[in-house]
Order: sequence, then structure tokens, then C-alpha cells
Amino acid sequence: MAQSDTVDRILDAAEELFAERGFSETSLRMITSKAKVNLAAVNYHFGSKNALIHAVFARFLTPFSATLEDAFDDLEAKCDGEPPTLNQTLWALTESAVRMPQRNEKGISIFMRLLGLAYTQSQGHLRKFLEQEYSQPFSRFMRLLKEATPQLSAVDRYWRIQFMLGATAFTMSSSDALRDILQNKLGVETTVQEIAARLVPFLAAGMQADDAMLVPPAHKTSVA
Amino acid sequence: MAQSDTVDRILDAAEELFAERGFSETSLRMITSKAKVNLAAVNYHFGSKNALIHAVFARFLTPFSATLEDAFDDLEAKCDGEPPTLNQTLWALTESAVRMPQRNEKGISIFMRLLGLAYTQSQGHLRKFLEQEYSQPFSRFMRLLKEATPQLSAVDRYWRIQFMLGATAFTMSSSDALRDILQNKLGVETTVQEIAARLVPFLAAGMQADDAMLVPPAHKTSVA
DNA sequence: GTCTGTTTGAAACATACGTTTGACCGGCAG
DNA sequence: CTGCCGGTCAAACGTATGTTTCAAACAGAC
Repeated sequence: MAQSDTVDRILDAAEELFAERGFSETSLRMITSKAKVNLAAVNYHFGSKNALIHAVFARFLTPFSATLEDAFDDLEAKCDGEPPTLNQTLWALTESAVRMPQRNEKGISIFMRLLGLAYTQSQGHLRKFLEQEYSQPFSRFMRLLKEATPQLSAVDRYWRIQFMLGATAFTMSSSDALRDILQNKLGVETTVQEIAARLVPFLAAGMQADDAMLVPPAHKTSVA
Repeated sequence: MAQSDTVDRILDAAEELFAERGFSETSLRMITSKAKVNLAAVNYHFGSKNALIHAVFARFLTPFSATLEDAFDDLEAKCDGEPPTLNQTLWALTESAVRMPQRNEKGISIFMRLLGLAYTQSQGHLRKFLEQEYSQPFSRFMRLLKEATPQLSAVDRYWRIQFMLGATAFTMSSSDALRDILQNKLGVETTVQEIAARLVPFLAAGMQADDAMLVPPAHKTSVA
């Protein structure tokens, strides 16, 4: 047992269960019994369930945000003054995510699902935690997006970023289920990397959709 | 009190609270106290909390799926043999949603958020309920999408539909919060209809992204 | 008015939750 | 050996949940 792998066992079990079931739907007793540790260990090592949730995110997000900053550094250095393109920016992000050292084969998709849940489940404490801990790489990404789409108005860009976020979080958050369905229906195997490779062009195309298309059709009973 | 508006008061309160806080995070006591009815009324009229959740969805979804079928009928009649375009299909969907008779001004966005939650929160019973109750309009929509994008392979189309679903569910599920942020940061008011008007072109563009873009960049440490 | 079936009301039910407690163990400094 | 201290453990704490109970209130038919 070395010094105490209890902490890591709790984090592993919590990460997996949170991703499967959500935060409120996962009890400490589920976590501790899956981790094969005593119930009190969570409160002893982390203080509270909320603090455990934060720790699960921090374990992934802290090294990831460092990796991401490096990727952005490389990208901006390579572009040498010119703002990186939208495709380059999106790829820098997904490459950073995919290249993260992973504890097991489902590492990335588990964490994508957690991020999706963090946005969806109205856990106020989590949003606050994420915003104040990782605001720097986030706003840097936003700045790159802005420079890559100068033709968009601020409002258009704002909404399209939300659309991108939604497509990504939602897809990745249920990527396991979606992969299974595809496997059963069409007999096709898919990796997270391949999903990302399909997602990025979709996002880029949507982000750069022609403004002329923004006009809704004639407002009759149905489409024009 | 007529015959019994208790049922409706419960449904109204439940709908709003579920949308605000999620299903597990909303207790029957919150619902009944907001609805100003007795706690036991929920179990008396609906049988269980899960059945109440189903009833909330059915109250909106049943008339909506009828409206949607009509819209698809109109669309296919108008196109007269030719398959409707992607834009037409997406607009038929959003128009149907927007035109639904609403109990209050936030009707649509509340319900969009509920649909998003239904997909996100792993409430097995809800997914099962929705799938078996509303499979018909869903598969019809899928067929229209297929006919509108014949150039896509089945696998490409499958994933891009997931991306669309994600962008829509995610955006709508947090549309209140997103509207508030936009209001504060840029001082812009937005309606659900306007969000839809921005979303549809984004989805259509992403759906029809050039296949050539599907190739990832050179697999070096960063982007090519 | 009386009866009958339906709806409400206050209270209790059993269960599950997050958290706290205090005893216990094992290694290590004195 | 003694004393300590970080860590583990079983058990209990108080609270909140979904559900059930049963008496009271109500409506409409006769």
C-alpha cells in the first residue's frame, strides 16, 4: 500500500462513477465500496463530497491546461505574428486533449463526459470552481477564436462558440454509448481520435457559415 | 377549484423546478410547496416521482409531435416528390417547436432545457420512456435528414447528427444562463427564436461541411 | 339530508444520504 | 518499551428523501 493509494483509488472510482451517473446520483457509499476503502476516508482525505468533485477535475484539468498553454505557445510562435487559423486553433485544442497521459483506455471520453456534466448539472460550486481555477487558458482560447473569425460580429461569435461547445461536450459526454450504437448498427469501430477528426471540420464549417444564411425563411405557416 | 387544477399546478411547478435544477436535485417537497398542494398529491395523482417526470414530458411532447408530423406532411406535400432540403427540414422542426402554444413566456426554453437534461442526466427510465413513446416522429426526422444529405456516408451522417443534437440540446438546455451572460456582457437581448435562427445555419453548414476537410492535419507534435 | 366515491391534509414510514465520532492499528522517534 | 500520530474502521449522527397511511373534507346523485 506504500504510503496511501487510498486517495488515488477514491479519485479513480469517483471519476468513473460520476461520469456514468452524474454527481448527485453518485453516493459516497458507491464510491467507497467501488474503491474498496472505508466510507469515512472520503471526508478524511478530501473534507467533503464537493471537495472530492473538485479534486477529480483538478487531477485532469491542471496538467491539461498546462499542456494546452504549451500548444498555444507553439502555435503562436509558428504563426509568427499572424493569428492562427480557426482550424489550427481547434486542432491545437483537440490534440492537447488527446495527447494527455491517460490512466486507462477510456480516460479522455470519461473526462469529456465529466466536463459536459459540469456544464449541464446545475452544480453552482463546480462552475465557480472551474471558472476561477482555469480562467486563463479559457480566455486565451477565446481570444484565439476571436482573431480567427474577425468577420463575425461579437454576438454571432458568442452563439456559435456555444454551439461548438455543445456539440463537443454532448458528443464526447456520450461517446461511449454512441460508439456502441454505431458498432451495433453499422459494424464500425471508432476511436476518440476519429470522433475528434470528424468533429473539428463540422465545427469549423459551422463557425464559418455564411452570414447570408442567418436570415430565417419567410414567416409563413411553414418553410418558404 | 373546478374539478382539480391540482394536477396542473403540480405539472407547472415540476416543469419549472426540473428545468432549473435537474431531476434528482428537485424533491417532491419543493414541487408541492411551490405548487401549494399537499405532498401526498403527487403520489396520489401520478403514482411516483418518475411517473410525474414522464407526465411533464408527455404534456409538451404529445402535442408537439403531432404538430411536427403535420409540418413534415406540409413540407413533403409542397416538395412534391423531391426530398426537402436540409434547411427546410431543420426549419420545419424549429418552427414547430417555436409555434407550440405556450403556458408562459419561457415555455419553449424551459422545455428545451428539459430535453437537454433528459439526454444528459442518466435517467434510464426517461430515455426508455421517450424512445418508445415518440419513436415515430424521430425516425421520420432521421429519414428526412438522410434524404437531404445523400452525399454523406452513413457513418459521417451518423456522427454529424450527433453533433447537431449536441449543439442544440446543450445550447437550449442552458439558454437562460447564456442569454443572461450575453445581456450582461454585450447588453443584447435575445429570444429563443433568434437563437434558433442562429443555430439552424450553423447546423446546416456543419452538416454539409466539405468531406475534404475531414482529413486531420499532419500528425506531428502540433498542427501542420 | 344522506350516502358514495374522490380528493386533500397532517403525520408517520422506511430508507438513503453526507458527515462525525471514537476506538483501533502500525510504524517510528525518543 | 513508551508515546505519539497519520491512517483506517465500524458505528452512529442528524437530516432529507420518496412513499404510505388514514382521517377529514368535499362533490354530486339520489
